[in-house]
Amino acid sequence: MEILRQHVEEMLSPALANLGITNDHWKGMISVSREKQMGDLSLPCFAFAKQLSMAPNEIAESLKKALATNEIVEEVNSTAGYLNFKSSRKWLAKYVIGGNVRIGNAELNSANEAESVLIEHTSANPNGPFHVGRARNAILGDTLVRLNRLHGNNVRSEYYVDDMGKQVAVLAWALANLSAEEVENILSDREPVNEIWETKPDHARVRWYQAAQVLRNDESVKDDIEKAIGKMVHASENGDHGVLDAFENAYQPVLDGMLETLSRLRINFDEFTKESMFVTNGDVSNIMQKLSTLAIHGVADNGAEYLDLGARGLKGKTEFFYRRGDGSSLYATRDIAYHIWKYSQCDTLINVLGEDHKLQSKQVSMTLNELGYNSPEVLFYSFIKLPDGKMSTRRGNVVFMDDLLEEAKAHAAEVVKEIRTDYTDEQISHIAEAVGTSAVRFNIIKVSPDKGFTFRWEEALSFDSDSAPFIMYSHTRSRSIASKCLALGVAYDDSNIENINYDFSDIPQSMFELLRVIATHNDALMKAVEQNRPNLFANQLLALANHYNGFYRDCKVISDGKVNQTYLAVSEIASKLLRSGMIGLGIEPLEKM
RNA sequence: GGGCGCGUAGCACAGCUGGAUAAUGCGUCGGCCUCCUAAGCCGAAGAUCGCGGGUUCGAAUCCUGCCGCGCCCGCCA
Repeated sequence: MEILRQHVEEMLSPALANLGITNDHWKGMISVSREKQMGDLSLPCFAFAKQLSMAPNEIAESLKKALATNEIVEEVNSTAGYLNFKSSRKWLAKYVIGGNVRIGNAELNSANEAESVLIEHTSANPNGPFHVGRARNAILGDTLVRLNRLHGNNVRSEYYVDDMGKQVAVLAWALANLSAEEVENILSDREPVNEIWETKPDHARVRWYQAAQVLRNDESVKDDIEKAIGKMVHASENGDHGVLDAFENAYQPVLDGMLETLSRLRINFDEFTKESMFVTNGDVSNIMQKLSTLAIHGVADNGAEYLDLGARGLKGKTEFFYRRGDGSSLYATRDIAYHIWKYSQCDTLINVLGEDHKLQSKQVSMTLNELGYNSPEVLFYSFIKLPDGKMSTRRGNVVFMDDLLEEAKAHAAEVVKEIRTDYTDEQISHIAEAVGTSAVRFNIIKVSPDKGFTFRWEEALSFDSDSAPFIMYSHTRSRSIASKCLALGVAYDDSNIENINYDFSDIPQSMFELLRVIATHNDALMKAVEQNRPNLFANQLLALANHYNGFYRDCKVISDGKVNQTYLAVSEIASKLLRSGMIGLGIEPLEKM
């Protein structure tokens, strides 16, 4: 629709100048019409009233008289102080059918004019399986990766592996010091591991982690354990290779199990970067050295060092510590080193973080600014709660993503079995897997990230309406039509465009409503990518599916064994957009369902 | 106590760089399968946009005060 906007601006510019409006603030006021029957774009004329000493509806009316319609804008009307522009149906159809809407492909990076973007997401501590709350990060992050690719950016996705903190140390200590029997004794009051996951290492090893957390609260042993763990953490922070190797042996199988879960959700990473790298390669000490020369640098009584970010406008607690009294670095310090390294790889950085990291992220960002770097873009999300409270791996109060995916698949299989009695078990399983995983992803993507929500099984497993299966279903309809046309010997390709009859007198309005949604498709994608808000594009895809269904109702592509070329072209373009958009959201497009 | 965010029909959620009758889904009520997949479509009822003030020709949207909820306020990660 940007092209229509440009055209309308060109029409309006001289007419407004004649009235005495010479600046171009009005360009920002042109908006997509809310009253669809009035037009596509509208200019509210209220703001001109004072300057021109005229009533808004008079202004709109006189502008309307001054404007001539043309082959793009077929109608200009004025109502209630609004000047409305209605695009020509023929122009709209030619624009869309003529291939002016970029389809895109989320599976590929487009090389030309590509902005290079590095998206870091998930980066969960490798100490246990994903629960639904932690997975929100991965799903949002991966969707951002896909949407940026669809948009044409050159994207690299990264998982920052926390391979040296206390959490890994706890896991490593437990694996080295506790037997399986001891672990299960300590956890005897908790639910056992779901037997399906007994051999999946993230589920198996998290028991050691949880047992260690119990012992760390046990007065009789806690001091000794704390000492042992502290020693390991300290060694890791000093780059002790023996300890770092032991940590890796402890966490790598867990991480592999976690990644298996993500891969079922079609989430993959281009790179894994380990936190310890920045300690062992000297980056962290170089940065601490540089920070100590800054004007806002300060030293505490015990020798710990900080920046006073209050001097740069930070409110609340303003001291940001980057070095302990013993000279070692902190997590945030390493994160700064990581960011500087990321800037050496890409132009733009995007981080996906939980809302608990807001302050930390602000501090890192301000410190980067002090060192002459840009701030990364950050997508923050709120947590997913359970009806009875917060999810916590440590306390074992969680819904595991693995369990959710199993349930979702089982539920989808029930639905398919009921309505497609002729499908084989293999077909059903394939469809159910696609539907289940897509629905889980979509249910998380569609809500605005800054909104916290409560996880409820019945909602997570709901496939009606506002959901991935709704979109998948529309797409499947379009594939079914295409294959029927093929059976009749008619395939859609660009050459068909020549044969299309642009006399639209008998064509139902619903086709043009679909065309309008298609024409705004790339605008919606661009907005979602620029603002890092995947839910906006989720809405667009829902609207596209919805209008496709309206078109499907009114416009029969095949009638009396004959193919209508215009309808087929529209159906196929919608189909391609649905498909690429679904890939952009991580929804699996199916041929049949 | 301080900082940041959220509060929109019974439920869930969109709209938030100000503009026309606040969009959508679930749920409720009523209709549509001799016709390309009914996981669909059509229609009806349902909203003091948390509350109060302000700015404006115009506020769900901007400012401000209050209320409720979440997160943060380690020389933890």
